[in-house]
This record gives sequence, C-alpha cells and structure tokens, in this order.
Amino acid sequence: MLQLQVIRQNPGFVKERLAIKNFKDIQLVDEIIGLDDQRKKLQNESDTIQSKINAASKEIGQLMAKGQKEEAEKKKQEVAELKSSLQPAADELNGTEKKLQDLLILLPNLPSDKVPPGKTPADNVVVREGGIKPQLPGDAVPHWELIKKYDIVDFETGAKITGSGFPLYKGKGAKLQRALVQHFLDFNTKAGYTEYLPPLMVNETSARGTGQLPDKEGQMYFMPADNYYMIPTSEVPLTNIYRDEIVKETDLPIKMTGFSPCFRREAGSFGADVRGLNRVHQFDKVEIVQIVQPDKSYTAHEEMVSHVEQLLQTLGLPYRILALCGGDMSFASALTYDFEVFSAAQQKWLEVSSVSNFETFQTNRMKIRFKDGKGKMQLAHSLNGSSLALPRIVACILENNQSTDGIKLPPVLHSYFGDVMIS
RNA sequence: GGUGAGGUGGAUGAGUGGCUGAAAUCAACGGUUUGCUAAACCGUCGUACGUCCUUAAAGAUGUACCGAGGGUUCGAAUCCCUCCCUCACCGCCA
Repeated sequence: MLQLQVIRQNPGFVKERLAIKNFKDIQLVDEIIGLDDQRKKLQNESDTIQSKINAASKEIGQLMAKGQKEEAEKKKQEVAELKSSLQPAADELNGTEKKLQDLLILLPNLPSDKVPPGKTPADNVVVREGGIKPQLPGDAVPHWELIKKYDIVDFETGAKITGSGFPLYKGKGAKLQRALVQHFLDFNTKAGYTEYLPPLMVNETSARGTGQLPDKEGQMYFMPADNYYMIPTSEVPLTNIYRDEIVKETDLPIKMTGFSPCFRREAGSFGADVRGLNRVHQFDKVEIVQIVQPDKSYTAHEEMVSHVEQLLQTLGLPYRILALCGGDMSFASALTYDFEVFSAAQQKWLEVSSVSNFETFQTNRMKIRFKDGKGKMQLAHSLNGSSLALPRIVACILENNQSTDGIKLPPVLHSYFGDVMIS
C-alpha cells in the first residue's frame, strides 16, 4: 500500500508513476486526497466533542466525591447531549476512514525510475545472458517425453489423485526434487540467509500483507471452513514473520530463506504453455526474502539478483535476466528482474525466478518498522526472489542434458542425488 | 473436541470503575564519574491520527489504543457478551 504521506506530498509524481504501470484509475489519487481532507476535518470535530465529554466526566467524578449530587446530575445531562451529537460525527468519520482504506488498497506500487517503459512482455529489457545453449541432436525431445521415458513424473496418476496440474514425482524424479531443494537451501544459508520451513496456509491478514489480497483473490486456493489460503509462494509466510514488528536497526538486513510447495489456481491460463512441467498448480520452490533499510534496498536487490544468478550458474543452464517493463510488473513491485532459462528442446525461455523490490509497499501494509539513528520510526523495505522454482529448472535440466545414455546431471547435484545421471 | 488458567509498553510484571497511558524491575539510549573495563549515580525511554506553532527539527495540545469486536456506565485495562490466540490437564491422533 502506498503511503498516504507520499501521495499527499506529491500527487503529480504519483499519477505519473502509476501511468507507467498502466494503471487506469488515476483519478483515485485525487479522490484519496479529498477523502483524507474530509477525514481530518471529521476527526477534528469528533475529537473536540469527545474531549468535552471526557472533561465533563472527570468533573462528575469530583462532584460525586464532594457529595454534590445535583450538580453531578446536571453534568450528566450535558454529557448525554454531547454524546448524541458525537454519534453522527463518529459514524461519518469511521465511514470515511474505511472508504479511504478501500481506495488506498487499490493503488499498485509505484515503479522505480529504473523500470523500463513499456506495456507488454515484449517491452521487457534483457539485462544480460549467461551460460551456453546446448546443441541438441536431431532426435532431441521435450521434457514431457523424457519424463515418460525415464518414468520420473506421472501426470496421469497425479490427475487421478487430485486433478490436472498436480504432478506425481516418482523414483529418480522425486529424488531430483529433493536434491535440488537441498542444494538451493544450502547455497542460500551459506550466503547468510536463515532457513525457515513455514506454514503452507495463511490467514487473510497475511495474504493482504504481502499484496496477494485483494489483487490476486482468484489465484489462491481457499479453505472456507477455516478461512485459510494455500500459499502461492513462501514469500507470504516468510515476510509476515515480521508483520507488526518494530525491529532494531542493528538487526537489519534480515535475510530469510524457505522451501515450500506453492499452490496456484492459474485460473485463465491454457494452451501450449501448460504442457508438462511448464505450468502446474502445485510446485516446489525455495524463496529468499530480505527486510532492509530503505537506503539499502536497491543494493540488496542487486545482491539478490547476483545471488540467484550464481545459483543458476551452478546448474550450468543457459539463462537471461530481464528487467520487467512498467506494464508487465506485478501489483506490489517497484522493480522486478525475471530470470529465464532456455529449454533447448522446446526452444523456449522459461521463467524460473522473479526478484523484486517492494520498497515500503508491503511493509506499510504489514507495519514492519525500525527506529533510525535519530529515533524516528521508519518503514523498512522488503524484497524477495525465487531461488529457485523447481519444475522449469527440472524441465530445462532434462531437455538440455539429454543424451543417448541418459540425463547428465550438473556436478553440483551429484552428491545430493547420489548419482551422476538419470538413465 | 472437553475443562481450567491466562493475553498489559522492547522484556518481566503490578494494576478489579475516576487521581492509570499505565507502578516497579530489567534491557536500551544520553550524561556524570573512571587510567581502561565494570560498577555506581542522574536523566530519557510507547504507537497512531489530528490541531497549534515552526522554513524544518523541536515543542505544546487533543483523541484513540492494555489480544480483537461489541455492550453496561457520566466515566472501563478494570464489569458483561462474542470471537481469536497462548499455556496446562483430559480425549483423539501422525
């Protein structure tokens, strides 16, 4: 959520930035300022009345103590009158505050000035590429065929147990998941991230905190009996660890990593994109999250990008890093870099990570703050990134490393996997 | 699921209707002392939203907040109701 203070101080700037994000309801900015003006006025009114009531109540107490009953009764009448005039003012104030909040939560985060202009994924900018695209033999096949050949993921049975998009990993396929997760977590903890294993369901407050609600309501699985949401990413529980906390400045940066399955309804997506492991409803992911001082968030962001890049390099996969344009960024993000790996048999770039700086957008909702050197309360900045999402990594490893002998695994996985290839 | 006890400021913890935004202790911060460290002593030490003042900072002042939401009362941390959470015991169970 944007800070009201920022909107008030520079509404023109806010509108300009929102436009870069393709945000349509720019007039909300003026509506919000209008409502806030009204809110202030109403608060002033009701505070004044309340103040009189409080003063009169105090006097009643004193009069009673002195035994001046009639005087006290008179005062009570006064208070009764004040109260009847307070009621409508208080109601109006509450209504206005609620309306203000309702509008405020509709505004997406402002893109930072580093965000490239543009409206669609075609406008994203390739920052750099790495790794080498393999030259595959003519009979190379996409991963969904390799999966069948080596019997390592069973989509049909997954669909039988649950529904489509719930893969059943089997044998070496299951073990490869475990090996990857272990490698990713080790890599992250070595870089100073504290490991967590979070709850897989969150309450509504948590989902609002990171910005999944109200924006992505339909993308999460919901458990109505208990009002819980299945997490679409461990970013949600991890960042919410610090919700409503005032942290010590010396504790920053806070660096967290966590593994979790992720659940996404992916409502509305269909077509060639969903073949094999390209898009599924449940997948495993290791996430990194940082909470940092505002003036350090962009350095931290670069550091996280470089961290994920190095992790990707340990797998030897061809990759590229994209700076997302204003129109393609997520609701809550101020700057996002996407990582894609090149899946050679499909001849396709697949997104495997997204590293974002949210500045104060999430921390304002969650009230994650710290006291700076001058003793002033400040919102921290939050960032997160995948490191990494598994299915597409697996797809890419399978396709790019296929040979007549089997799938050659990257050396870094050998000890975790207990073998050098899948055959 | 049942029964019982609880949820107070960074922490511990006092507070059963007005003098309590909240004792005390610890932690933290500033200072004095000291050859250094420690100790001792003095001081500061909640958040949010308004208003006034100010270039700003600071300051003054109002309101709200003692798990959440309602209620009783002139007045609620304190009494009542509902919900949430924590702990203990029982039941069930990986």
